[in-house]
Amino acid sequence: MNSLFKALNDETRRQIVELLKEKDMNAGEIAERFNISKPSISHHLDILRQADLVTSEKKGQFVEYSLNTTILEDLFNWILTLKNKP
Amino acid sequence: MNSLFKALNDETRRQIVELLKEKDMNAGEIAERFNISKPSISHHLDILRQADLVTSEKKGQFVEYSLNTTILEDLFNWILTLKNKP
DNA sequence: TTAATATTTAGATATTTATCTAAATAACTA
DNA sequence: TAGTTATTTAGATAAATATCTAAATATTAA
Repeated sequence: MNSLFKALNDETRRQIVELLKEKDMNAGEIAERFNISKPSISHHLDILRQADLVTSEKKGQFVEYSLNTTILEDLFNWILTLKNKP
Repeated sequence: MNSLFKALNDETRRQIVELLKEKDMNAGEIAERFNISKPSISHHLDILRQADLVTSEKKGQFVEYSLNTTILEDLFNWILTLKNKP
């Protein structure tokens, strides 16, 4: 959960997640959407990958990123248990 | 959402939230549960309060903290929309 | 009023993090 | 093969953060 919360604790990364919700994108396409250098975006993608929130696949010259929503199940349940106060 | 993610991006604060899920506690009682100084716990409580995840009420000499789960609704819905990939 | 207890505020410090530029790696194209 | 494009890695830096001790504030009790 630590890496998941860490990944989500950044506005840029949350926006990347929302972009990837719409469709898979390669690193360059993602970087275009932000006023941040490509290396910085690459770093953000790495943190999202560490949290397993995104997966990446090399496609020729490009690296395509996809959202992995299954990992959100844990977070979802964590919140649910909190909402069920005893 | 920023302050909420920030608040949850710390193991100690998440543990405080889980403690308060069980019952309301004052600052001293909360601090007892951790090997961290009282001022540090006070600081964590402040961050949780800024995120509106907890509320505090002075009761005589003590300050009682309660979990506010309504604020989790936003987070809950954010996750839901992500899980509904188009 | 004085002493004790509970909590927060102030100020300092070490660590983490977001960002940058420059360089390295990998893959395509002429 | 040489040049171009896509992406990541390395290294540096400024800002944010978690923690501490010491001091301030507020409340209760003797």
